[in-house]
Amino acid sequence: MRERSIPEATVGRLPLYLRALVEMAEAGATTIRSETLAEAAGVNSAKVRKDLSHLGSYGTRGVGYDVAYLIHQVRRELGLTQHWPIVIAGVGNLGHALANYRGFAERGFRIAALVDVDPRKIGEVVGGTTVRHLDDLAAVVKQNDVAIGVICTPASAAQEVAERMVAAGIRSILNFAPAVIAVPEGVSVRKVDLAIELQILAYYEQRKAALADVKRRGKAVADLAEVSPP
Amino acid sequence: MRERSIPEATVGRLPLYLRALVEMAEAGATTIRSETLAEAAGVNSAKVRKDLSHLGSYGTRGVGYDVAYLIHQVRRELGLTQHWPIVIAGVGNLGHALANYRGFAERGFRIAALVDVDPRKIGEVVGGTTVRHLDDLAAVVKQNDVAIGVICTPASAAQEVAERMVAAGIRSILNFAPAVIAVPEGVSVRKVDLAIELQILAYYEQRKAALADVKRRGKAVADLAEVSPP
DNA sequence: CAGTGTGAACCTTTTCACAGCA
DNA sequence: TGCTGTGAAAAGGTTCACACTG
Repeated sequence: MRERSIPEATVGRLPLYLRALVEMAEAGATTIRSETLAEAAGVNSAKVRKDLSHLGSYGTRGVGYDVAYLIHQVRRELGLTQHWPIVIAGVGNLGHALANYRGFAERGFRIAALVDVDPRKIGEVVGGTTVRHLDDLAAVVKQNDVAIGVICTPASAAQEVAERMVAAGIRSILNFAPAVIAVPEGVSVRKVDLAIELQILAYYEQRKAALADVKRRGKAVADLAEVSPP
Repeated sequence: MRERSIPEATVGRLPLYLRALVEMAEAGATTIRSETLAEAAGVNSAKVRKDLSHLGSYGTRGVGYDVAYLIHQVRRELGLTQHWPIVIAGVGNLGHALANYRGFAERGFRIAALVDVDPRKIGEVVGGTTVRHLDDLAAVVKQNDVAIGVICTPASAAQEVAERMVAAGIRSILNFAPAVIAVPEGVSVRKVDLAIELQILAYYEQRKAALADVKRRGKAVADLAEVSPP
């Protein structure tokens, strides 16, 4: 293949493959089959092969993929050969957790700054970074060439923070606040909502309970089947 | 419609609609058009109508949807008319953040227990709940009829904790550990990986940078277009 | 001959566009 | 008239199955 613009679904899985590949490499593997990689990433092998074929033909028929080379290719495709300075806005519980999360640094994301508006938090050192005032955002972004912002504020502040980030030159935002934020064309937003994930689980859980109920009573089960999310 | 088993994609958006609807209700709205709800949820109106049609015909042509009634229907469909006791395993930074997150309680999720293996953490009170030993998991699950477990441990412990949860009778797991966990048939798992979200953003950010680069040099741009994630 | 790479079939999701109802 | 509800079309994603190759 080797085309511009990889399918969105594939992009979403590349980091998964990358993590699995790095683990394999650390375990000493030099070569890997699509089947093995699939298992480690929690998908099926056809998907792995199709996904990887979008990056190019990096496998060897009858053998598999060279682990180190594939890691390099996936990193390059994802843009992880460079380092990404990020800014976290909102140093509450979640902001704290993210600031201390070692997984970011391991993957090339450096926390350039933490910002908040609470005067009690400013000056505090969290995860090795001193908390600054939100007003310093523009300066920090310019100085460190920050392209990615993370919003960990309450929902009520999310839109304003997003606007400030965009004004400061940030073009990619990861939003943990339980709110929809509006941004101009050209700015990417991804959101993670912890409560939403639980609600989705609750739906399937409830259906499982209903199914068990029906089974117990010996009613027709056909139309309640397939209750688990794939 | 009103069929058993709503499409997965729709289930994923219902909590989004619910949040928007609750906000609308709090703001005093009694009726809402698909267009308005769509905007508040960050999707388009056709999607809203199709999604809601899976629950039944709860709208009024020419008018819209009754906010209070629709909230009730969405809640019922998601299984949020009942309360869900949950258990959080791993009281590190993220576990702390989740234990203190008010959004859970607001949506009917009650933290029945926090468990960890670190003796220094056991007995500590976090977000109003005392941390207990992982060994107490089965007892806690039985006693509180817990159906949902949340894993906030390091990746290395995730699989073991998942197995213990399943053994204790938990059938739905929300996994924050950066690891793929294997569970038996019938157990649902959803995962949230903070670092993966950033990597996906990095991909699109990198592509935007590449596009800007090409533009600056006046090269053909066509095959690099459509760089933003939808 | 084991395992990749990929057309083709299949399934899911999104979008369109408009009939039909309050 | 204004908006829902929904078939039909289009797009996107997954799975199958096998030709091909190191």
